[in-house]
Amino acid sequence: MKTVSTRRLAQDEPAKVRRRDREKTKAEILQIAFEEFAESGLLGANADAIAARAGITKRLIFYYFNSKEELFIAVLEMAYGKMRLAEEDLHLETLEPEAAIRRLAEFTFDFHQANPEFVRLVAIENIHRGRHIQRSEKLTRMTRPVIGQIERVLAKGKSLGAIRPEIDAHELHATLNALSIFSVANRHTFEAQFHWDMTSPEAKARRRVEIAEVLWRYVRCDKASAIADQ
Amino acid sequence: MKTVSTRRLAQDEPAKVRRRDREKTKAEILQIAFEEFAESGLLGANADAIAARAGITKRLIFYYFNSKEELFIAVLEMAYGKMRLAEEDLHLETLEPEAAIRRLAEFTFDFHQANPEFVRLVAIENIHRGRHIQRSEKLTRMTRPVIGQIERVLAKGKSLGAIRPEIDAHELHATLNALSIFSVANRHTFEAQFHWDMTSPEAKARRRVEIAEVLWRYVRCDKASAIADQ
DNA sequence: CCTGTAATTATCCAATGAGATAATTACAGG
DNA sequence: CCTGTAATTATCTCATTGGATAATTACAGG
Repeated sequence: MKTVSTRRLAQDEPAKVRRRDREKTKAEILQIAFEEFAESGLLGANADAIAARAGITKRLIFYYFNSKEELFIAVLEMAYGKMRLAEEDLHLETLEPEAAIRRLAEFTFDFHQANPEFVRLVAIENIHRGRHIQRSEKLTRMTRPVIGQIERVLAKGKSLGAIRPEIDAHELHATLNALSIFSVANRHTFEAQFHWDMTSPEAKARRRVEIAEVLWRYVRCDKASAIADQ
Repeated sequence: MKTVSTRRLAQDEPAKVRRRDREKTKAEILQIAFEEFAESGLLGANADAIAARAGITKRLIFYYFNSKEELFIAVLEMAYGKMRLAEEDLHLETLEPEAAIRRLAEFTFDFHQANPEFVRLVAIENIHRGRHIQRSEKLTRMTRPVIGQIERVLAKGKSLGAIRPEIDAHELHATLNALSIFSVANRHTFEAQFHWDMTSPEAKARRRVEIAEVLWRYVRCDKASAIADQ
């Protein structure tokens, strides 16, 4: 079982240059740990497997991250950090209310579809009752910039009379995330129950507009909307 | 670690009567296994712990269920079975379209809120890519009766001009379940990010009407609705 | 070149936990 | 009352796996 040459498996560069590079090594461990944790969960993920895939020794993982749990926390921080970065590129301010809402919905849907490992990681962390995300200073401080954007879109929409005044940014965010995450997170039990392929391009495309539609119909004002656009 | 007297811990009845009762023993194992799997996941759940809580020996678990995975499948079957039973009691046929939709939404929400272990179990099964639900004859055959009810509600609503003709029962079911499950399944990461208590009675009550509102606004016809009710 | 430090490795260890073996015991049907 | 069968127990095994110990080696700064 313990093969002699576990090293150098994941290495394709000139082999010389990047040994003894603290930051690069840590980043490599993190990326592979991310994949392993997302695939197998906190218990299921295996330190030996991570080491083997990273082309290093298991000891090195503990050298940098102290314990499996701390490694998991570091992985969570990285994953959430990437999402935050993506959200910053979403410029909703320039759009009209309806376009902004639809763009927000589609962006969120696309992100989750493109990052199922992230969705799985979040599900795993919830199974563990969020005890790691709580323990992380970085994560508890990490506010989600998208909330501010949503608030501004809502404010604008309300002042224009296009969006209902009682809509709350956090509720809207929860609604959207619920719809978007479900398509990835609960894919398997849903498919098994209804013999429904949620991964086909058509199904995804349909769900994508469906979610935008749900969201827009939820926030728009009763009278104005139907006539105002189109 | 291996305590001598693990027996008789969960026993409160007259102690004599119900020993050597195949069905009762199996049912007890199933119930406790359900709780343990929901709490700790497929890997995290421990056969020794289940045995101890059930007041039996670990061997007995394997005697009845062969393996941990088969036990997990049996637990899934039981849990889904209970949900199906609950769904059958939902009589939507007699209600007007809007009332039916709201009742459906609230019933679903209440069910998930009342059965967080079930929601966790489903999340765990999805982490495992639904491989157990697939393997179970019983579960793949088990159609969800609620779909039929939704279809009838939609048909009636459409013929009355209260519900949009393009609404699909499965999409609606997915939308509702996404919203409802999220409030339980993603509670912890959501709360950590927004310092938002989703378990308080007020938050739950608010979310409950919110979800019904989202659903109804999604399915209703553009013109009729705003005037028709109230 | 030389050397101290930090990155990295090789190897070991102790706990855990799923499942197996084989003995024991309750009880239904004769 | 007797006995075969099925329920139940006590005990063992062995693979897995986090984490620990201690040795080794690359390389930056003198």
